[in-house]
Amino acid sequence: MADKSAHKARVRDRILDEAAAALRSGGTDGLSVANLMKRAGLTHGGFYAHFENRDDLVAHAVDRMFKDSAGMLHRFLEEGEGDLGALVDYYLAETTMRRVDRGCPLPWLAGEAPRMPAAARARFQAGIAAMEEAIAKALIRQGRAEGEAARLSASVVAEMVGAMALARAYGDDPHAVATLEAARDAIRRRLAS
Amino acid sequence: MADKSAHKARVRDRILDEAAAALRSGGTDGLSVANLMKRAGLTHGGFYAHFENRDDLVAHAVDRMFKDSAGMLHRFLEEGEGDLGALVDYYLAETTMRRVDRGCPLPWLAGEAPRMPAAARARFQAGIAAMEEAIAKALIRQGRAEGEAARLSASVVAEMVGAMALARAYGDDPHAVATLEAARDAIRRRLAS
DNA sequence: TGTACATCAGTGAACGCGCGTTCACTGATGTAC
DNA sequence: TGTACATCAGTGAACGCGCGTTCACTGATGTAC
Repeated sequence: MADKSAHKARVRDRILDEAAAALRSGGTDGLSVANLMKRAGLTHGGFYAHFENRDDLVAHAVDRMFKDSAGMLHRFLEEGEGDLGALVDYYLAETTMRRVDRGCPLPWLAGEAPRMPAAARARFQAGIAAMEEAIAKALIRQGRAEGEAARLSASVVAEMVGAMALARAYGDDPHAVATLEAARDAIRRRLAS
Repeated sequence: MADKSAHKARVRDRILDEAAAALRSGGTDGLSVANLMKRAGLTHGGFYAHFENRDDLVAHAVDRMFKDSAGMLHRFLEEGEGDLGALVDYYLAETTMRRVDRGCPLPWLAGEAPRMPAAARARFQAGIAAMEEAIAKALIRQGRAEGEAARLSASVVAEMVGAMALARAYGDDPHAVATLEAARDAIRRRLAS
């Protein structure tokens, strides 16, 4: 029994990993149950042993994406000295831009959030709030007042998300790299002030 | 003949208007030929008298969206004194956030750009570049150096797009309004420095 | 320990549906004489 | 000016396809005695 349910949890995990990757590169509409299950090495009928329906899957996949990115935040902000500048550099790095199937879901999916199924949308909102709070906390630890930290964090997250979304929209154009650079500079300056 | 082709142009225009609105609120995948034609008061078969195929429509609808938003930019930056602060306030206003079927396409669609059909994507990139250039020009007119103006413009556009996308993702949550406010403040400060 | 039974993850065929696209057609309009 | 013809925007039925979901089934695994 223990073996069986552990196996099931592992398979569900694999499905969610594939779903999170597919969601990033294809958007909410670019993910089909049949395709997803094939990628996970299964047939489509088995899907309903793991999820209620497609909307349920999308909601849990959004959750998974934010959990991945919370790990990244934690690594920069909680461990060691808590280097906000390094986080910004990493978030807006050229290599991050080119990585399609990992990383923060916000630049890929923020624009789609308003039309996500309700459950997924709620998790998405919670994910944004968590990211803004993590950065605000780091700012408070640096000595900023609470209200100021919240405002600065919201502004920084907005610029990071917008810059990455625009850079990816540019693709291979040199504008892409220039956009990332401009945002890194502007944010670093704000954090230093 | 003249009457006939003028009529055709008017109908095509109506289809494009509906397409642009549908694209904003439903994304690239949320637009179906049959639905669109019904909204324009026609049957779906007639679509192919106006466009080669669906991809062709999407490309022209993206163009239309940016033309609408270029008009808005022009109103703030070229007419009268050229008030950048007023543009930012308007772009990031609460009423703009709630308007679903008009305004700048970037917060809705920037995240989807990498998976748009090639023609649409090219027009999208041109639209971003045009917006950044318009703002950079206004900054140069205010006495900024060319390189600085380009970087500041890219940073400002990134934050505006990111803040609006996140605010819309929040929906009715008070975080939405707070995000817009934080971005307006941060941008205004940068423009004043 | 060995056997009979219950459970349930996963299979694969089938469903109804909306999609993009095609096509034979209709009928209003513009042109030629 | 009046008539015969050509054009072409728009109609609506039909197509093949991939989608989400259902369901009868299989067969490996865990449990009871």
